[in-house]
Amino acid sequence: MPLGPSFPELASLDLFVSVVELGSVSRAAAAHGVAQPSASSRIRHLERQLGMILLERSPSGSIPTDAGVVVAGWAEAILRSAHELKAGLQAFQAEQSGRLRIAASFTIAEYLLPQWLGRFARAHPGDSIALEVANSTSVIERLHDGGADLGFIETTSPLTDLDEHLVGTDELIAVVAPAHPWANRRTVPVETLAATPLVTREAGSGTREALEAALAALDLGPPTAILELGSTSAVRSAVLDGNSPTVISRLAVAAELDAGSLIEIEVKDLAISRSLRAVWPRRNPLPPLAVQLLDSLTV
Amino acid sequence: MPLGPSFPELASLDLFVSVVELGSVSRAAAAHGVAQPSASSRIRHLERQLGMILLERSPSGSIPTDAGVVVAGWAEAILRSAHELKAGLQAFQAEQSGRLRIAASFTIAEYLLPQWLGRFARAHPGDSIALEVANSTSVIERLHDGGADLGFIETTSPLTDLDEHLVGTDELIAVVAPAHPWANRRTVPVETLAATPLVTREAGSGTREALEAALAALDLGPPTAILELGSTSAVRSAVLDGNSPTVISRLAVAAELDAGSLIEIEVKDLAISRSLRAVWPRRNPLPPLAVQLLDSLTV
DNA sequence: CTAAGGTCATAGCCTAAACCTATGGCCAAT
DNA sequence: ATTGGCCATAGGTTTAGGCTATGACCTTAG
Repeated sequence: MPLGPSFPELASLDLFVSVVELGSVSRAAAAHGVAQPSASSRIRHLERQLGMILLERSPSGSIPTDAGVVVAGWAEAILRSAHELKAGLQAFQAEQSGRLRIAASFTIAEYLLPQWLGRFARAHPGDSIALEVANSTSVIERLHDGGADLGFIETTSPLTDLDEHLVGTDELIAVVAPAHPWANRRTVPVETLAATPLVTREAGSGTREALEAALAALDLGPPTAILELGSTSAVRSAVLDGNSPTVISRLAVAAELDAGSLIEIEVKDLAISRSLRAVWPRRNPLPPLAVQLLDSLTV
Repeated sequence: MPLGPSFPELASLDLFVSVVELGSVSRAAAAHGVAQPSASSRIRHLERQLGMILLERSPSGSIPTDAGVVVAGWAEAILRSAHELKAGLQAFQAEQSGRLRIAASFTIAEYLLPQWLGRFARAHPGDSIALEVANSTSVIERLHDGGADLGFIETTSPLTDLDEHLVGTDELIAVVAPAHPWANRRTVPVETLAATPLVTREAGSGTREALEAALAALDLGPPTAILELGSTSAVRSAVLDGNSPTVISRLAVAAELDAGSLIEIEVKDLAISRSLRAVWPRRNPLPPLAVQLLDSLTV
């Protein structure tokens, strides 16, 4: 769902939070590299947009009103995520030059790494990290050919020549929209799932292959696809307002399950789970930065 | 720290995520109420800004590239927070007309309610919630005079005529920047804290009074203030790059503690903790929406 | 008691970015 | 082969935001 036309811009919220932190519009303007009247006008515009006074201005500076305190707190949550995206982008673009080169699989890069990188960027402002996203086998390749110092993969197969460290788990689960008939039952037999048309990723994708393999192990054929979509997001939103179930990574729908906009359906006898591991070459010494990153993940 | 001049706009990220979810630029443009060429140009601009191709365009639609999948995942985290802010704002502006009227104290409204409201807004798209922010005694007043259905307060005193439900805890803790001498010790005697100049809120604020009361109970005088600031955010950022400790709500610095940009200092014999409670009038029946909200908090 | 230095607001100008409509090229499905 | 979806380009208009210069105000220092 779109955010709406008159939602404040990120830059305005950022500026406002700076005003609250620094105690004056002028200082915030300087910190953002704009002239004071521009900052003043932006804040005014923000106040009109929200329909509330955010600052109490005085000749000795500006402090937030009650509403301003609350809004600033809410805005900080957005900015935190934005800084995580920024850290992720910088790592993504740095490709080569970083002091710590990470290779990660899709799921981990998409749903877990931003927080880790965001934390890390704050704790180590000087050090740059390079991130490469690939599938699990490519990640292992990059470790062996020296193209990466540290890898993150989801896999069930044993690893040779690599040290590893468990950093989380993921599993494929069945989900439906709250309006779907299954939402009340909360559980279905695996035969029912296999016989029901599903929203799926395109043939050949990792999650679809994992599902088909798990069904084949139970002597069941592959599910029929009522809708075949090219990205996990597309699948998720099709299920959100559609009337078909899907089988999808729990990490990809964690927020929706939490919000109640998707319902998890337990499928009897079907459990597809994967460990998320940090891996690195056993021979090479782990760079100090990598050690610190791993330490911060175990807490 | 400012986000930087060339950070993508929220609207662009929102649009891009919609493209990924809907599978085509045209549909996303329609969903956002703009013309297709505008959307196309916005996406292009976003790609140039990030220096990477996000979409694979085809005459049958657009699907994200590998980089696009990852960036979309990161952007969704920002949008989630943005929707929380939006839900909070709407509740804040609705003042009167809501079907569920909540009165909450500052700390809870600032750090906990946005997530609750965000969840709730998705699960109950039709129902509007009104939020009022005030101190604990005013919240109780609002419940008694019928101006609010449900209250959230932090308090240690027993409550008469109110039913209650524990929803969390908060405590005042001492924190310093990582460069501060205390950061290595991790613990100081309470006498040392009382004798050290602190960054504090202005006299009369809740957290400062709580600290002074706790010190007085140990026969210690009030701490001297090296810097007196008008908002929790200002205190936090002063401590972040300053060299003085402060005593502050744990909720207000949870993110910084997690990121390692602030260090918690254990103060011997000093424990100032408060329960966060949902409260409502015992006589009046709790509105159904309030029951559902409380249910979602206990999970 | 006055002068200096900080605060924020206003005015006027200017540039740059974003929007829209109209059009064209492309591919798939009918 | 035609239709109807997709996306890209072109050109013109508007709006929003920026800057400099200035003024009004209060606090603090001398």
